[in-house]
Amino acid sequence: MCGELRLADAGKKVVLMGWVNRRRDLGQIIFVDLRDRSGVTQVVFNHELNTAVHQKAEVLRNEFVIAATGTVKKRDHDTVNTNIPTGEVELVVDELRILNVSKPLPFLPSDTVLANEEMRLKYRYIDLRRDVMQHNIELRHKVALAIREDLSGRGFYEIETPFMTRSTPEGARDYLVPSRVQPGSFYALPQSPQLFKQILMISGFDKYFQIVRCFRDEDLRADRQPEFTQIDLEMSYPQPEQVWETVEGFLTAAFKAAGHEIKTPFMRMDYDEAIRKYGIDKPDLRVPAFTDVADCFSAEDLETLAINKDLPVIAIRIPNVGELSRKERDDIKPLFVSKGGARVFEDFKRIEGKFPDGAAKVRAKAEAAAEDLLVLVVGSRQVTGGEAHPASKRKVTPAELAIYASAGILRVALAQKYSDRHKLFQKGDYRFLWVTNFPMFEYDEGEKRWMAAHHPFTSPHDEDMDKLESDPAMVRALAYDVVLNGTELGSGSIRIHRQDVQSRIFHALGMNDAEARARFGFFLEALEYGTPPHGGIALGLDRIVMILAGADSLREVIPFPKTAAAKDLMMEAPTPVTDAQLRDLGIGILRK
RNA sequence: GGGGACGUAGUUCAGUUGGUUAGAACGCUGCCCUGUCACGGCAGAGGCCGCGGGUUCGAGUCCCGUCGUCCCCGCCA
Repeated sequence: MCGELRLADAGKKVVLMGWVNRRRDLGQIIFVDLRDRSGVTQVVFNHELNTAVHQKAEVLRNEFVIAATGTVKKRDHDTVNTNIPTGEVELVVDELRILNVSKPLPFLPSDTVLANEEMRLKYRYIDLRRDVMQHNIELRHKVALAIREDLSGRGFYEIETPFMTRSTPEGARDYLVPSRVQPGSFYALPQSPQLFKQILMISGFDKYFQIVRCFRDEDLRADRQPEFTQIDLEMSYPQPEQVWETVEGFLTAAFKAAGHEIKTPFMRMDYDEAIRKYGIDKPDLRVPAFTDVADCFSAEDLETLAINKDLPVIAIRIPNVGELSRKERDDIKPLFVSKGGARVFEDFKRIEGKFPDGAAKVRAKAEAAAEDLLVLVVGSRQVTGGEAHPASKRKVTPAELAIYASAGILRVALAQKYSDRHKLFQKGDYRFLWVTNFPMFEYDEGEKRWMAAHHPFTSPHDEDMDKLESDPAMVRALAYDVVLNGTELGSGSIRIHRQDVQSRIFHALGMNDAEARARFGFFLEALEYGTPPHGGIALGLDRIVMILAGADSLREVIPFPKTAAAKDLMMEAPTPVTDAQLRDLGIGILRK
């Protein structure tokens, strides 16, 4: 192939097939860089050596597909190209076949400046010819293969589950597929194979995995596509630790396939601790945790600063930022998102001026060096109705959570803004983390009811089982997330395997027996026929590959992604369909 | 649903306070060139300034709307 020839191949007669990546026509001699997925080789058409072939080569243009037959030649010393692996040789052509021509292209795979994304997506087949995209897709293949091999080696079966399944409104919106045979009825594309994999445990398959497409009809982000790929797995009789070991195992294999060593076991952290130290359930461990410095100030100082003394006073420290200009300090404010009345003191120098004692204690407690940036996030004095909140008895109260969350968002924003100063974001620095012991329920202020924080099939902690009805706020879930550098890679749990417990959960979520049966009757029934304890997890393959590729959008590692409006610009999907198709399905379209 | 950025040759971009014929680079076409490798040189073609309204003597430039792409919030059990 085009990227494989080396000095040792000199003298061999070979055929290279590929695209004309670049052509350099010097008159009596024409050089063509011939490209395929393996790389490029320079091929030479020399008028002096072979007039007929040289003449034929004069018509070659960008992206023509050719077969060049000739002899591999060691390049003269002064003509070696050290920039490419094949640079010590070239192919002297004595037979040229033009396999296909190409119109002038909207952009070239060899272009040094990238076309904008709209262009790239419309002509995705050209974009994918670029070496970066070829590499990303190859990486994706290697990672998926390594995961398959690892899980298969651990005794997991890869089992396919249906794409045409049942809509279960709760959670993300479903993509619906109308049924022709049952007019008015719809299948739903799975948001995940959750119930199928649990049923596979009930069916005795013990260890299941699947690298599977999932579908969610929600708005997109750089790290969210409407169809995405999960590494989904489930096992019978596990402790959470066994699921974690399995994940650590296949991630080790996957990262090794991408050329990275990672250390296991991963760090573990309670949800509460993650919130207190990082203000978020997916902390980026590369940046220092923040510090509660409420005790550094006197009551009078807090009063003067109009800081709520009952709420945390968070010091965010970003190392090595150095002195900030007036404008740079002003630029911090817009990064701050206030929840629950949280306020920001972006100018620590002023606090040092007015409250030198307190500020010195803050510096000491936060272990901040002189060149580190310090920013305080505090509660405002009046707290509104905190005690009335159903979750107010939690270790981290809703009022505190608001301060932590505001500080958490600002910490990440500052870390990103000053990444070239603190240099904590080094390529290949992978900090994995298990976040555990999530609360079972989150309170939905809009609907005034408890919602499953993970999903309704997650098992509560054994010792919290008695609080399901009496005190749902305090029930912890046997749920866990695996986090890498601030990105949630995956989420899993030990599941409920007893029908009575599952019913109690549905009740806690405000669903009566009839509703629960109507939605999940088949599943509740299945639980009654000898269900083994089971649990599992699902990880986003796209996100893993994105991080390994050093990309900042999933679109860079998905061959045919969709735009923010969930469109495919190449195929131009979705489209309206014919009236005949709609009639067949018994569907009418409402016009605005 | 909300906020922000962008939209000018095939492509990536520049275009001053609203003022003559809208520029550059790459790509494309033709000619020249035997050691280039982001080859070089000369000549040339190529524009609904996203679209629709408005303000103005005059709009790529200002205003309103609309469409498209990206980022963020909401949303993503």
